[in-house]
Amino acid sequence: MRLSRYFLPTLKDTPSEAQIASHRLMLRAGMIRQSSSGVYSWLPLGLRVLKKIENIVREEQNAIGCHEVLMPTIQPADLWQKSGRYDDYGPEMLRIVDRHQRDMLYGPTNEEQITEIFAGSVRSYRELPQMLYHIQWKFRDEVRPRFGVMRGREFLMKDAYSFDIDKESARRSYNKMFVSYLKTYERLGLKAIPMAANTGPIGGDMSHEFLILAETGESEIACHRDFIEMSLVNEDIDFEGDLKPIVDRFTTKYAATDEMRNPEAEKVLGDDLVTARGIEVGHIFNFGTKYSKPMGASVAGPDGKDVDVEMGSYGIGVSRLVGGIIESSHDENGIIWPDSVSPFEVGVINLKAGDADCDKACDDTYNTLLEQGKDVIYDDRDARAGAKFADADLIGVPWQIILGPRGLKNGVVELKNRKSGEREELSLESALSKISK
RNA sequence: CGGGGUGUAGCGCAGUCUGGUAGCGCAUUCGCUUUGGGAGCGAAGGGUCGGAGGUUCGAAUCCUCUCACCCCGACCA
Repeated sequence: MRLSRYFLPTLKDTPSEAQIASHRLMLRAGMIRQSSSGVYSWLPLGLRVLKKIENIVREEQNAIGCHEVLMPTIQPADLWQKSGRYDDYGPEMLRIVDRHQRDMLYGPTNEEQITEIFAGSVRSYRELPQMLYHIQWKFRDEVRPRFGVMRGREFLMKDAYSFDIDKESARRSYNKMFVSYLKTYERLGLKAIPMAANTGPIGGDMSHEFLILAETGESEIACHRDFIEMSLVNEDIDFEGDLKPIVDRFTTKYAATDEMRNPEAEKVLGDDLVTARGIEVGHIFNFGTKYSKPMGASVAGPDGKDVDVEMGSYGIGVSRLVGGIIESSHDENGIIWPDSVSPFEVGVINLKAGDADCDKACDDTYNTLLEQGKDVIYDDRDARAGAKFADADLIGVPWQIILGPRGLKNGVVELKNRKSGEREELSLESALSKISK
């Protein structure tokens, strides 16, 4: 991508409404613009990151046999009247009346919709278990939206739903999703800790929240010190096998969000107790027949008798993750992306655009990287060096190849690593091979 | 929903108390000089001062109403 032709409206000054790092940086880096309170437009750079996160989430869902669908944002009110939630949900639900005076709503979640689809299509236990998900925009009319995309009213969520014939099977689906979530967050470069949670308005008997630690997190959490180091990295997981040992490993030690904290358990932990603030980036529920019963989602069991299916739902806040990742990874100059979600892998910075030799060297480098299949941003703008360096750091270009007349005269380029801040002068060939590692 | 705050050029702000030609920095456009970590000089463009009423010879400034946005708290991916 040539920066001179790209749409990247970066800001030198911080807009006054942005108080936390991720919100400030997303505005300054030209990732988003606010439309109204809690509602944002995604500009090219922000959208690139959003899509990268979305794709990782998608791959991990597909990997456990969860099938993607796409349900509408607008739902009919009678669906929700059937489940009894139309009145329960309150003013957080955005209600709409269409031209025929039918009551509609902008979906805050999709349990009713998916249950109806399932109920109309599946008749036998032989077709179970089944898991479906979609990645779709939601709207919840929050009392107080804040922190940019971290608590917007409109947000992108991956929500999955499981259908099983009995509790034991439902538990297996839950475990599958649980472990899949741990893997998903690791791929996103995040340390997410599962914590027992209240089931809230969605209901059910078992629920976990996944939180990442960050100073600006909205809830105060406490957990065993071991969670900080726990990881699934390099573990080859058989999702068709018994996942209970892994789930146990991540659930037996103490970890609780503020409303679930237990002072006695914390006392026992002593020095092993860590308290911090956390951002909720996922929430999974097992809620049995809460929706299947009222909405008639039953199947014939082995004995021919109808059984209400056991259900669960599993959410990941995709747009929130963009903010969450920035909260946990930035410095005073800008964003430091985990490799997996970085909008660009490498940048080429032309220090003297307009200089024939320098332009040629930069163009060649740019083309070579493109041929290698890299996501590359080429700063070919006619701007001063300082402005280019500042923008590259602001938007978090992980590797920056800096070419100027001075270095070219000596046959070297400068290679900068955004994360470590290291800079070194070396030949273009060495720089390219270092990046490819 | 309770409490607090802010709306003035694209962005950041001053001016409001004490009414009298709407300003500063950055950005933008043009010219010259510069060019390796957000350049210098000169010139230019850009505003219904959030909106509606009112007071006044005269309102960004005073009064009334209203809208939007932000922050703290209670609720949530």
